[in-house]
Amino acid sequence: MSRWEPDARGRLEKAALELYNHQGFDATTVAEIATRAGVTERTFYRHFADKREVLFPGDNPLADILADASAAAPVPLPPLEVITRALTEAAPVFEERADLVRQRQAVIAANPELQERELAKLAAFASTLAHALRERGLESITAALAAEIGIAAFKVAFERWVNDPDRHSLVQHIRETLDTARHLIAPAEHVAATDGLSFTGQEGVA
Amino acid sequence: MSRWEPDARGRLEKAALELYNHQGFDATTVAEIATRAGVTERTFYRHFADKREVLFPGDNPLADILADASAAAPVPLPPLEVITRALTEAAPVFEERADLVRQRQAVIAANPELQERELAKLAAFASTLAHALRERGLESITAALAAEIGIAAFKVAFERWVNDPDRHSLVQHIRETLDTARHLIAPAEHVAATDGLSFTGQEGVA
DNA sequence: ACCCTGATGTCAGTTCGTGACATCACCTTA
DNA sequence: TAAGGTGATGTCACGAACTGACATCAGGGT
Repeated sequence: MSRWEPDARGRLEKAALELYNHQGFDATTVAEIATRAGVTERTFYRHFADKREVLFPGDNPLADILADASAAAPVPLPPLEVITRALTEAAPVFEERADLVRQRQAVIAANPELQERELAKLAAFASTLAHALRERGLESITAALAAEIGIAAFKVAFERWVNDPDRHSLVQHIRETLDTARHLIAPAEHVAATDGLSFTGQEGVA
Repeated sequence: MSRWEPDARGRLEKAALELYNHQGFDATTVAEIATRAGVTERTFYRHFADKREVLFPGDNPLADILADASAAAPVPLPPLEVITRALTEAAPVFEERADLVRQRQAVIAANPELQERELAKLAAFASTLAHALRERGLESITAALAAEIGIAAFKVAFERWVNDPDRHSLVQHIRETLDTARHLIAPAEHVAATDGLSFTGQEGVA
């Protein structure tokens, strides 16, 4: 027989989510979480770097999925299409655990510190994407920009999906959001050219 | 005669930047900062919410500039052009204090906690921009997306500017980055349509 | 002269997060 | 099967981040 119950990490994640949900992130101490999970506070910190990290699973395969999908996309595909595919392949990770994800988002939405951490995670994904695009031969700055724009679109799509009363799929929201992005940028050339208040002299496309 | 030296806040900002720079953010305690500024630790917390916030000035006029510029832009201008103008008007805030800004970026670059906080500030700007675009009558999701893309572009442009050995202007970097963004997104329609590995059946524009 | 206000100081306390060392079921290996 | 190594956990001590409550006192108004 084991000296301890197995899966301390899983128990900690569950306990934390429950407590954060029930009494709020601030009002929950790490000691409480640990006790509820049947371990000591010190053990919590052996599994998670800090009180926030417990909401952001470490076994998250997202980065790998994004990187692999980007690497696997056909060569002639333009950057934004590569990203579209990467995000589309990553979407199931969320859709398969929709309930859990929405519960977690509710906690995050209620706390600025957690929102900060989430932004950091998204920035890390952008970094991963940028790296993958560079591997495809894309120039460094173009890669970084494409990745940032892709993640920006994902943020909007994800937020729509989480709060969508009609429960449309995340993939659909991603597709629609990226289409919106295309419409946003496309008309810029000729409209800018007719702008009488030009102040840089170069609003048009180079 | 005053009971205390004036501008405790300014002294705290200066002391913090110097110490963070010299010995690192982690190795600096709030007590040290306070002592160097000639006040007590408690006073530090009366001026700044936490140890990180001291690097992100509260009198930052950026949000107002972005909002005002967005509101003032001519009505027929498409969203991304509005954002281009807003960012262009905000640029001098950085350019006028280039040395200070670069010094602060060096500190931030060396510490993940500070990077998190910076991302949060940028997200707040995106929020401000989105609100301003909605005020212009833009549909909510389009506004949010345009704002996120604008801030994404700003992030890339700002990073280029901070590290630019040629010291080109931030405005120029912003313009170039947004042009890159246009090229990135524009060609998507017809290329996607020729993609033989279509897997959603809807990669083209709706 | 009196009182009010606002910025600061003082102090006690909670919680976060970390280093150092102890324990002990389980596994390996001879 | 006995010896020893390993890894996950517990125990303890502590510094540093924040917070609430109350005290102080120059300056400004009445």
